[in-house]
Amino acid sequence: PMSNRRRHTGSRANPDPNTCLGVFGLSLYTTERDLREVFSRYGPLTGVNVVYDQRTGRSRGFAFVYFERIDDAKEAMERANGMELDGRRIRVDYSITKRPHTPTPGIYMGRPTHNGGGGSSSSGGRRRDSFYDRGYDRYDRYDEYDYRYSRRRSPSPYYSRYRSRSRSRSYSPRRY
DNA sequence: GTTGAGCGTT
Repeated sequence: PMSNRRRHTGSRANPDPNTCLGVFGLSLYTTERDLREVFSRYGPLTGVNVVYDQRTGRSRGFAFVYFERIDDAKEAMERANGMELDGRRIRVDYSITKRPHTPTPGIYMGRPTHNGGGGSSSSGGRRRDSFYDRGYDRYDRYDEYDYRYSRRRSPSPYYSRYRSRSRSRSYSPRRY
C-alpha cells in the first residue's frame, strides 16, 4: 500500500502547479510537433519547446510544454506522466524554472568602472563582461513572461536547398 | 538506435 505523502519523483522538490510542464525522458526523435499533438489533447497550448543540445543540435531528451490554462496543465501532467511516447516512458512535471534563462540582460548590471574622472568617451561602453559566467540564476525576475513574443522561427531544412546566393532576402519556405 | 532522473540562452 502506497502511503506516500509526497510524490517523490526525483531529486527536485515538488514544483508548484504551473502552466509550464517539463517533459523528460524523451526519445531523441520526439519532436515538438509530436509533443504538441500529445499535449494539446488536454488543452490549448501556447508553446512547446524541446531543448536541444547546442553542440550536436539534437534533442536533450526533455522539453517544456506551455498551457494556457493551469487546469489543463494539471490534467496533462497527471495523464501524460508515465505515458509511452516514441518507445519511452516520459515523465511530466511542473517546470521548476520558468523560462529559458534571461534572454539577455545584455549589459553589465553592475556599476561602470569609475574611469579616472571625467572621461568623455562617447562610446556607450556596453560591456558584456563575465556576466554569463556568473550565477544569472539569481536574476529570476521573469515571472510573467509573455511567450507570445518569442515565436520561434525555425530554419527549415528546405531552406538551404532553395537558398539563392544572390538574393536571400524574402523567402518564405512553406510551413509544411 | 547512447543508458537514465533531468529544467531551458538554437
